[in-house]
Amino acid sequence: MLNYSTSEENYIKAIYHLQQMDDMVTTNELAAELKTKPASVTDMMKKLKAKKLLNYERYQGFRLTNEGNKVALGIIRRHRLWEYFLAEKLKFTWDEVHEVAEDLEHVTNKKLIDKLDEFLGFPRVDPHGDPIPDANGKIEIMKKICLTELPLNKTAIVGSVSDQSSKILELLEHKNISIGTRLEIKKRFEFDNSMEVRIGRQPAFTISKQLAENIFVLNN
Amino acid sequence: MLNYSTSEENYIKAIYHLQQMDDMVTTNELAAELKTKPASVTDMMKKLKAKKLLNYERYQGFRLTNEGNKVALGIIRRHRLWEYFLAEKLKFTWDEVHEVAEDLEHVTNKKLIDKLDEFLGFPRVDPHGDPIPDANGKIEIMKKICLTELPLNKTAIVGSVSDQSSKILELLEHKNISIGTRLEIKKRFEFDNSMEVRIGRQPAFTISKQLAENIFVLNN
DNA sequence: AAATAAATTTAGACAAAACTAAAAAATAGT
DNA sequence: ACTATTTTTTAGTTTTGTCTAAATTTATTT
Repeated sequence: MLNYSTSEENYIKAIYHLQQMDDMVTTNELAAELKTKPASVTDMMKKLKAKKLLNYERYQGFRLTNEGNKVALGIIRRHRLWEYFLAEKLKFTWDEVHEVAEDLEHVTNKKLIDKLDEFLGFPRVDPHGDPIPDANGKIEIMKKICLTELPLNKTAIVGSVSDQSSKILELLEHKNISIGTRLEIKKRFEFDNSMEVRIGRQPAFTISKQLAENIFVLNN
Repeated sequence: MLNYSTSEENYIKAIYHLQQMDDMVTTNELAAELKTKPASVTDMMKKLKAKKLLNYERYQGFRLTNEGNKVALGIIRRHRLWEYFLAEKLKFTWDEVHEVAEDLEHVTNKKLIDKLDEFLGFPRVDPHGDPIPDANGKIEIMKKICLTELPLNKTAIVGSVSDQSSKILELLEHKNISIGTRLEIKKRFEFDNSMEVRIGRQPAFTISKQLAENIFVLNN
């Protein structure tokens, strides 16, 4: 695996993200995303095409090649592992981690990242609930479903919370639920739609219908 | 505190290190240290002079200004904290940490570094026994003395081991002594010059004269 | 389908950081 | 004191990544 400059990596990552929405990425879109000028984008597209990371014919937009996607997943792996580290170990809040990880992600030392992964206990999702690619670049495609739709006895990872008020956060903290928590539903009660939830091997506890409706879990 | 490019930082750090030996640093010395050409050094010296980090008159060599020294200490703080992290948390060996820290040190985010420092428990020395500047850029000037010369009941930090053979390392590991370990001498026996050593509040244990002669501690 | 607008690319310039080759200053040797 | 040598600097290029302004292609509208 070759090495790419910080600038090249930022382009590759931005293209990867834009591809998730539209399948063809345009010059203007990318310029806006990277806060740069369309002319600069065209210059870089030529370079990335020459390095076979990109399929690109002029005026036609572009997509990453398989190789380009692999490189993107490597960058995203580094970014999300650092985000996890910052939140979990250094106690940054979830809204602060992205900016710092933007810099750390460009340190490309495979041993560093694999040892960091191990130190962190091979986390599956970052503090925003986005999945972390593994050492081989495999990423779990997970769809988010509401906790109310999770089948009984099927473990899932908390991916996001729709309401971001301090009231819900206080409750979640009390119940020891945060993004990345792996849990399962042990029982549902039809009377009030409350449910018994279990985290790992700890004793199960109850959460209300209202709370469950605001929790989304990742399903693979 | 302004921000400097990776290249500028590498020059500043190299000048700082060379200044410890000679007090005037020359163009050729610096070019050799950075594996670059003298002409490139001259170019950069002009730039750093313009930024008031350097005292420099042409053909006269150069020294960092007070401001330049402050910047250097910031870089060294980052470098050594990352080295400590890599060795202590990620289980890199002491000879692997330098290279990786060379990259990590250029991520200049004060909050990141201060939180890392806290997470690591405010270590005083890196895995090579070199002191780590604090958040204000203060560095403890410590001189290394042989463990045989450490006064009784005075704690000191292990800074280096003169013999690097696997035999001594095996013994040190068994006694739970490594670089950075804080210890004190509780008693010396004149008969064989062996001594009783204590680490923290653990029970004291004995080390031989031969071992003590190869251990150097930092004294402030 | 021609005219206009929008998006994209080209051409040329610039800044940072490096290099080579040549010139200038300092040091050393006789 | 005058060469010769070493060190340092200058001048001119190169590469990477950016930019502006102009040209070109594609898309839209009437």
